[in-house]
Amino acid sequence: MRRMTARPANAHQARLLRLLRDGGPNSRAQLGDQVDLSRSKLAVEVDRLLETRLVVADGLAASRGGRRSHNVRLNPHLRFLGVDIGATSVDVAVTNAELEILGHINQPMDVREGPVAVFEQVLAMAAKLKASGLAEGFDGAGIGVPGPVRFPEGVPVAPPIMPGWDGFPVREALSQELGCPVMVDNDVNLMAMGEQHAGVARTVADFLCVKIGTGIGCGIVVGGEVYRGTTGSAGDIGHIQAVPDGRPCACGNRGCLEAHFSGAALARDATEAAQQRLSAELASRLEANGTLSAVDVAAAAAAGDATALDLIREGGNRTGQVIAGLVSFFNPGLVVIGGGVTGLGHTLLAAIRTQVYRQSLPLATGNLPIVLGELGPTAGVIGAARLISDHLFSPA
Amino acid sequence: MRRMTARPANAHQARLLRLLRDGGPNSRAQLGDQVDLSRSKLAVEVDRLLETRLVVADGLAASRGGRRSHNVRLNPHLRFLGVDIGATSVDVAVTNAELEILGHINQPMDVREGPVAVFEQVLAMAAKLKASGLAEGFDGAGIGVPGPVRFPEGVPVAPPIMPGWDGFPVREALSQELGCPVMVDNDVNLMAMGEQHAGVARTVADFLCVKIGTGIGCGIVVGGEVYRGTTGSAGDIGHIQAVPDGRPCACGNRGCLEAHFSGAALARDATEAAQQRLSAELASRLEANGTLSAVDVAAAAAAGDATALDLIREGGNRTGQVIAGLVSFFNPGLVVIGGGVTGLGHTLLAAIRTQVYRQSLPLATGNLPIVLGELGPTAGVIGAARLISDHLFSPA
DNA sequence: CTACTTTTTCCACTCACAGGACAAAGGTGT
DNA sequence: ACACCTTTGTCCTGTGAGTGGAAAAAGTAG
Repeated sequence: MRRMTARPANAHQARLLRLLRDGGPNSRAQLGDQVDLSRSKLAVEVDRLLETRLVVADGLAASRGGRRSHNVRLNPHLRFLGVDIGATSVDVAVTNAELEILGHINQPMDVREGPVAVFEQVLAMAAKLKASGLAEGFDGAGIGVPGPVRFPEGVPVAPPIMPGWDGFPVREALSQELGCPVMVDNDVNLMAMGEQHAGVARTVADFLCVKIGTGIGCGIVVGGEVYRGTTGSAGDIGHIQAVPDGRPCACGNRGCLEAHFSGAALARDATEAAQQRLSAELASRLEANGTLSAVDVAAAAAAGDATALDLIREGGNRTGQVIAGLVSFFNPGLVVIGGGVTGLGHTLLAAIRTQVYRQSLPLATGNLPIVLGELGPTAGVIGAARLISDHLFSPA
Repeated sequence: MRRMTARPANAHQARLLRLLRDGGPNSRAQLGDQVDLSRSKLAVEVDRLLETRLVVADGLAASRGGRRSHNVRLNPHLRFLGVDIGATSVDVAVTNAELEILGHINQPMDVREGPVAVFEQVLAMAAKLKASGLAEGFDGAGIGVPGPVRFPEGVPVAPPIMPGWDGFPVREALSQELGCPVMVDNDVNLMAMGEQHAGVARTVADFLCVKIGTGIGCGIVVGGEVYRGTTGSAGDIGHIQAVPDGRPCACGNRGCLEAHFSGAALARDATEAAQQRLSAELASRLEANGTLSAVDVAAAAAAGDATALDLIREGGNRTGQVIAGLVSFFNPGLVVIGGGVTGLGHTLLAAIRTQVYRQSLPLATGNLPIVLGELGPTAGVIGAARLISDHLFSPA
């Protein structure tokens, strides 16, 4: 099949496409209930969308008491590629136009090998998904990278953990390779968009999405839109000082949140504890694998290991302190915790909640849910698909 | 004169009114250069505005080489009332529709006397301005209060320093008394709007405005619009923990920024230092007045008093630490420092800058100006006038 | 005074859209 | 099976917003 290249011709069409994306197949009448257009106007626009083949007929709709209506839906052959590049692994997924995941691959990887090597791997993964019959090509792709991005151009800027990526034209290069439109954003922002689209944040306009993985970042959503800041580095909370004169951090300062709690810090602390024989559980795991990661700490904690639990609680407290400050400042309607360390589960969440509810003022915390992300590792790729679909489903 | 009650009939008219507000008298042709409307359409809308008397003719425009054009301007009889209620004083000002201050009164006051007493005083001040011939009535009023506000209703909610104001229908009551539309907001947000309209933030879309007065708050502007948070308490940074296990704060926690640095904290620390004879300068001032305030500390510092300078520097460091975190999180294009303690001037600013530039990442601080507000005590009332004019100059 | 600019007014034309009339297609009750 | 109601889809005309060209009006420059 030749790929779709059509785009909505006006704001009405864009609106309809998004409704079909978020609400699945719909009859013209149902669409009419949502858009405040006259029936005639609506019919014209739907017909034009059918002509472009972005939208296709989809059988009869359920009866609402009178003449039955014919459903329309987004073309089921449309395919989006969602790519979530982490520090140590990549997720690549294929979705349909309704952003349902049709196939998903995760592979270990090292961003530090540079953009060329990484994208070679990503393209191979995409090819594998194609080969398995899920897609014949892609109509758009969203890419998440673990660092700040100059959003309009789709170019990473001065990413601390990705030497070699600074200024690399990710958007242009991938658009060339894939032969489709591409949008690039920070991985944390994509996670926020994912949870907003299909996760816990569906109904909230203003929220924070804290991702604790190898590093720590925070997606900021204002009025339903991701806020990226003046230079695209908004949400970079990993280097906020959490402990005065604390641990030295790679950034040159001391006491950064990331230096005290993150996937990397947790692995280091756990290894230390194991070597000092503070925890039999961790020590035996260290011997077995040669190294420890956040997963081991989670397992040890689940087995009731006191040292592991302490590590999690301590980290949660630090994180909670920082989040408490952000809550006072930003007054969000929801805080989502996600990323690799969500495996630490309720222990972590409880520690964070305790700090936030204790330190922030009642008016800000009164009705503030603090919850774990619902989508786990798929949040990023769903967010990526959402990013490109928002772009494509907007007036040209 | 009867007050204007007309409102713009559509978005074009609203746009034109704001252009005339921000740019002063303009010819039709100049307006046409700014709005992307056909000449005919523009002429129609301007004529309708002239009919409503919101806009009036204003002589010939400067020649641009051909036929000279007739200027139009906002009706010079329009009057807005700007009220900025602080913890210990009120500012009341009258502006024209271009938000130029025509008269301004400041009086000491105590918010804790409750809304009825305070508004009695405010109305008396407004009457005084009227009596001096500056206004025959008001076409709108903006009110700033030192606490969180449920913005759509114009009602303070759970304001810590304003017992007795919780739930008081400020907007409705004043609208009744003044006989004109009223909008209510947090005083810090108004300061931000003031600096945005006529001060240092004229060209910046995303910025923070930190007000250090009796308490500490922060106005947040996102994409040119004030962000108020889910419950209207966004920017409430006074109770972010600045010092672990620090001074006890009125809010029940310890180490809040406000407990360590604010007008109140500074006065207390200065008094302590004077009593302990650490500073001759402060001691003599304490003897002379019986009490010390931020103004005394500023004067002592200006005279070279080491203790006063230390107090300022220490406070600036604490504030700078908190701001550094906010800068990492929010990635603003500008940070404005304002409020009562701006009298502390460059010593304070230097301390804040040092902390922010040291603690935040280069990408966020690279091109980040941190400056004192330009408008001083008029920022609040200008912001108040701006608030109500934004409301009135929007489609009905 | 002439040539050129700029501004303003006038007018015909396009276009988006609303909303009513009507037809089509289904349910519901007798 | 039939009449009647409801919902849905289509057609068509009216309306108001807005565009853009032509020409008049009112200047400036030489």
